[in-house]
Amino acid sequence: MAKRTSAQAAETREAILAAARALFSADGYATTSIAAIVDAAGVTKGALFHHFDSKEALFLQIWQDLQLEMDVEARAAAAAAFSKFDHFAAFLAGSRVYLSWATRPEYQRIVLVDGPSVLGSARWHGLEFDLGKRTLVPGTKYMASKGHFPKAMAVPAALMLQASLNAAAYALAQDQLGVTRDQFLATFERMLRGLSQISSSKAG
Amino acid sequence: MAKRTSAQAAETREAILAAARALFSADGYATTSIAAIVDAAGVTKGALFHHFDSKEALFLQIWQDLQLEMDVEARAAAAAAFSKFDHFAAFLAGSRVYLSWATRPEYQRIVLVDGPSVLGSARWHGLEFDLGKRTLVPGTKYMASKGHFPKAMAVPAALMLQASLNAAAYALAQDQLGVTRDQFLATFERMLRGLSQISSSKAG
DNA sequence: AATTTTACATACCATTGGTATCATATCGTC
DNA sequence: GACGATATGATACCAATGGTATGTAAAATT
Repeated sequence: MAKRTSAQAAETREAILAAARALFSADGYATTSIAAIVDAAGVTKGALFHHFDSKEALFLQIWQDLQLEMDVEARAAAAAAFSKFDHFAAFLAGSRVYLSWATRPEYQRIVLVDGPSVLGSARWHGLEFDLGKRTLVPGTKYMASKGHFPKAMAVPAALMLQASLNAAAYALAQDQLGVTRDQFLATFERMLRGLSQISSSKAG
Repeated sequence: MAKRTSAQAAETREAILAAARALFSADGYATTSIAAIVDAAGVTKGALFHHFDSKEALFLQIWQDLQLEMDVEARAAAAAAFSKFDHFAAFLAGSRVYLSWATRPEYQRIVLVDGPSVLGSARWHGLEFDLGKRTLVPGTKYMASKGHFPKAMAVPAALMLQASLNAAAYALAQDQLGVTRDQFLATFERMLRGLSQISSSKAG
């Protein structure tokens, strides 16, 4: 039990993160106790509070990890689609990846459901919008610059589209509406194209 | 201190609801203790747990009260607008009222932020969609029946539009984006009309 | 080699939501 | 109008929780 090297400290830290991530995802933040986390990770409370200032700080770290993983994948998909110089295709490709992430129980529970209440609504929306600013807003800004809609709508449109995907993800995860993923995506695309006043071009 | 009539019991109940509502709104569910509630209400824990099964049940009651109050007002606005037999106007009028409610700190914190995490995501979205089913979905179904968009999009469209309004409300409440209410409403209307493939008619 | 810092372990604490119990006033029934 | 049942609510208590205080030994730094 004499693990004291910095490498093994990192290992401890990772064990805590993995255990907490699984428990937060399965049971939610509020009903997951510190004791349950350290038990699952095979460490003690001392170790946890050494690596993280508080339960909330631990949650925030996991939240950011998840966002980063999703962001990397969404960017890659959008970049691949943009290789054909089609901004709509890139936008939709990124959105599709985001929707698939937002449907995963882990991402949904931690990032979307518990996030706002644990981190505070203001902080959560700040972080969410920072994400949108790097992903969706460039797309809407480009469309606006091409005259598809007024520039003043670039930011609100991105925000509302992002929220639409989140809502679709909730509904899909629960599957209590009888609406399929393809139907949501079709509606989303129609909203986007309708917003842009472009009669249906060749959709991806 | 000898209040024991059923009328005064109702008074006690209302005092608890009012105190809890104010505290949940100001501090959030998690950080508001039962002790703080009963102190503010001028009653004891015995009274609170007599009238409500649990802290969560108390929260749920307040949640439903707020939804009901909002629903009444939104319906009235939509009905008034529909007197001119304009479904779009009715839809937009109801949406405007909803947006104004969703911007209030009390509604936003209790219904939108803490709701999903306290009541559980599944329950919350179930209740939210029940609301949408009585308000937004009839509107989108009507539009679909008129051929504005495929019928299969009526439900997903309503869901996504509702989520768009929620997101707009968050952003407006925080005011950290520089987007005005009118800009959000204009974008929302454009999304709705774009979805419906109707080139801008005379908007309200 | 001396000292400081890192990395944990253990014992403890105040607060929390919730329960058990008790007291008393009101209400229906006769 | 007596009386048991019930509604109302006050008090004492409990287990669990997040977090802290403190201790300790290994590693890093000087």
